[in-house]
Amino acid sequence: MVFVHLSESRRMHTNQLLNCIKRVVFCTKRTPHCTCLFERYFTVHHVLRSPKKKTTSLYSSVDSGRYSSLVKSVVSTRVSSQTPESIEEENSHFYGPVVKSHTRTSKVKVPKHVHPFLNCDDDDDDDDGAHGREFFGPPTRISLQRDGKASVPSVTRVLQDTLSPLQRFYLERWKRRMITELGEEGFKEYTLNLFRQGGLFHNAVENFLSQDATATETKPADVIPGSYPTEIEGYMESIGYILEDISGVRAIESTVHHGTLDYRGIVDCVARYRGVLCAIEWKTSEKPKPHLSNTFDNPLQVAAYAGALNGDNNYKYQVEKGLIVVAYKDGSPGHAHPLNSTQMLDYWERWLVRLEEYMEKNKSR
DNA sequence: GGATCCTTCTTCTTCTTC
Repeated sequence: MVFVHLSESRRMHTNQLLNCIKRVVFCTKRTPHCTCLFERYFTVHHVLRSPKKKTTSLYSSVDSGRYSSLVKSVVSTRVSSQTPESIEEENSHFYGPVVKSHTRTSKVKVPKHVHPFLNCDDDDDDDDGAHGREFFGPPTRISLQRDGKASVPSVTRVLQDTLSPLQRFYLERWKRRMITELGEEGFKEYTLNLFRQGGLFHNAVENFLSQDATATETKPADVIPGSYPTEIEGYMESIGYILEDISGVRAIESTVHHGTLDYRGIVDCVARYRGVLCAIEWKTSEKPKPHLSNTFDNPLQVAAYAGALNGDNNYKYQVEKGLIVVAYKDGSPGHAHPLNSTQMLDYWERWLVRLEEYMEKNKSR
């Protein structure tokens, strides 16, 4: 909750005051600091904006040089100031490094010694991750065993069930807006259509890579216009230039199961991207996703699959890197987001937190 | 035959004026 002293706030423009409040609300986890931060913003604003003060201001002792960057960001309406990064930066200016909240850390302990990526050296690009073993033969395709082991959590279920409250909020808001626009039935149809297109796209990529894998290891085939269902032609065109960099396909739509952590999933693809062995996820998207940060939990998904594959006896090689490929329906160039070993480890750790959280929530079931 | 499994997607601050 934010309290604003109205007699003081009257001199502020409404939108600037709101800006300050929004910044404070954004940092919900550090209430005392935020309150203090708000006071600082408030103070700084007054130092700057007090109209030709003739009287001694209560704030005259403020070191305005020290707060100049804050002043700029608060007063300027052109600065995109309300990003988590800028807030972090400004906070650390005042308070030093932020001690991260541990609220998402569950009490159920996943063994931390389980290290999924053995070679975390980024200079090993000449090694394909298979530790010297070259790969021959058709790609692995282990279909999901419907063995009735419903208790084994899947990657998507874990990620879905452990979305943060903020993620849930935005998703719910988006859903409400879509239903308002399309109606309940329209929204259902829209969602089904998205899933159908995603499924068709995956099948098309799968077929493409299967042919490619049997054809040659080194020379990729071309995406041939007109050879796919109309509704996914654009998606295929979109990733055509990325597929040219894919070679040495080792697994396609194959089930992975982590023997120790006991979770499973289906990895889209394991192949070399520009010579580096990666766990690959193909994604369709309506919105452009030019940055890795636009892909939400996709990197966790990739790290979870790679970690599972490395902990699965059915696969005799290790995967230490990842790739997320985003395709667009209008055929505009897709985006390839490679994940190096360091990023993979980082996302693996985040995945473990989510897995722990899931196990904690479901341990009584 | 029916039910279930794993996926397929969806979010990212948000306003007004030039």
